[in-house]
Amino acid sequence: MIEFKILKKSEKSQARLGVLKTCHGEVETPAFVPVATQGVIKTLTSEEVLETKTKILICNTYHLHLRPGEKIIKGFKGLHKFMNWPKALMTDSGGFQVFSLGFGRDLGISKILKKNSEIELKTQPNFLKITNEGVLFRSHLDGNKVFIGPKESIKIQESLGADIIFAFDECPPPAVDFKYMKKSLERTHLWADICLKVKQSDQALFGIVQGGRFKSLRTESADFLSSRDFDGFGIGGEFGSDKKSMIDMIGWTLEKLPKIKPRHLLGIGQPDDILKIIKAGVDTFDCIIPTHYARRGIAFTRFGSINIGKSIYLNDKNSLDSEKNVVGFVKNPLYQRKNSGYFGVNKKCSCFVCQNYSRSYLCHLFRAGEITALKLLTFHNLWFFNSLVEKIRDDIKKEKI
RNA sequence: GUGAUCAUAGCUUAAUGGUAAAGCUCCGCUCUGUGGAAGCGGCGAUACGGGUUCAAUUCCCGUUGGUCACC
Repeated sequence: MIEFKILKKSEKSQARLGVLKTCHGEVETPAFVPVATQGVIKTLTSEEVLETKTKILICNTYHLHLRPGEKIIKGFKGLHKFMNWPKALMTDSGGFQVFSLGFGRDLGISKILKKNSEIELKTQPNFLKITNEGVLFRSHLDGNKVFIGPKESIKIQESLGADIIFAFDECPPPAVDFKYMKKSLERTHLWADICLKVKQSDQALFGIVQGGRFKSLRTESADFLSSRDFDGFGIGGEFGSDKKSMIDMIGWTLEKLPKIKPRHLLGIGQPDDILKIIKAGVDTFDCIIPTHYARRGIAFTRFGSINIGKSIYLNDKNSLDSEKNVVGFVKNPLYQRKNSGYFGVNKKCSCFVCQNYSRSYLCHLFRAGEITALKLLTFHNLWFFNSLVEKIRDDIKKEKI
């Protein structure tokens, strides 16, 4: 059971200010949704995640089904109790793993295709078999065969007990031709109806729009799903070869979706994407960037990203969020100084990492392979992303965006 | 002291009488519904002094240093 209220609609863009009410608290939208694939934000406890201003997390059906299995979690009456997370939760359906553990692994590609890359597409990836019934996986853990279709996915997600669950979709690799994409889309729509039909819980169910880079298919998909009784919508799949085409594709889709229902963008959220996708009308979005990059030593600041492992930071007594020695993301004009930091964020980061620890110390910890480095960077990055979105909400309220 | 043996990149090891190779480290880069993963690129070496040879890191002699054995 969720309730979504739109508090304000921007005059300047498609951005909306809203509140998503769940049985586990309210989420002010637009909101960032950190990714807790295995029921944890890697390196942090649930208590620590609460301190990052996070109000909602997304976990993964496929991963939790394989380990520890939904029966264990159901024994705790769901994920909230199991992971001691009192706030809202989403679970991703597992459909994306058709891509990321199949085509993605076969071809070594991501869903935003780089320009000039040529990929030879196969009809079926090596590690799984897709039929109208569902997907036969090979577990990435032990190679065992696992079958998940729409019925299975919903059943697992009901056991997991998140507030918001997603329909099982097929996420085809980038650059597939129109014919395959159309066929795949029909399958995703078939599965969407099955998900609606088999769901017995009162969890909110979001349908997922696919259609790849084809406008007619994106539109068709949005129209189809809009005609069904979903509580909200996810936008998935490939997003073209550059940032502009990504925003265009999101635009085609959102235009067709019912305005009163929440829209979640799946898996997108580089810092320089955030303002754009919110202006396009996205209410929530998840992304691994702040947490995954933290574990590679990358910290986000108002002025750009830094790689804390670099030797120049060994002698840097500033906090992470300092203007000095920022070398990453210079290609992105939004990071340049004349804008006084990200989208007008002019206050120094107030997270406890920035208040208490120097870049020098963090650099030492990271180079020494100490796990505390990963933990502190993860905390900072989540705080940074949440603060950024908080600032954007404020700007919508003040009619700046 | 005598004998043996070794000396190649910051580290650990290849190879060859004819362009000195790799792993780790180090320096860059990639990463969007998550492997603390992976990949790409870069810097960087024949201990020192002679000799033989068209050509020596390689063969010979010496020096220095390390290791082992013996007195």
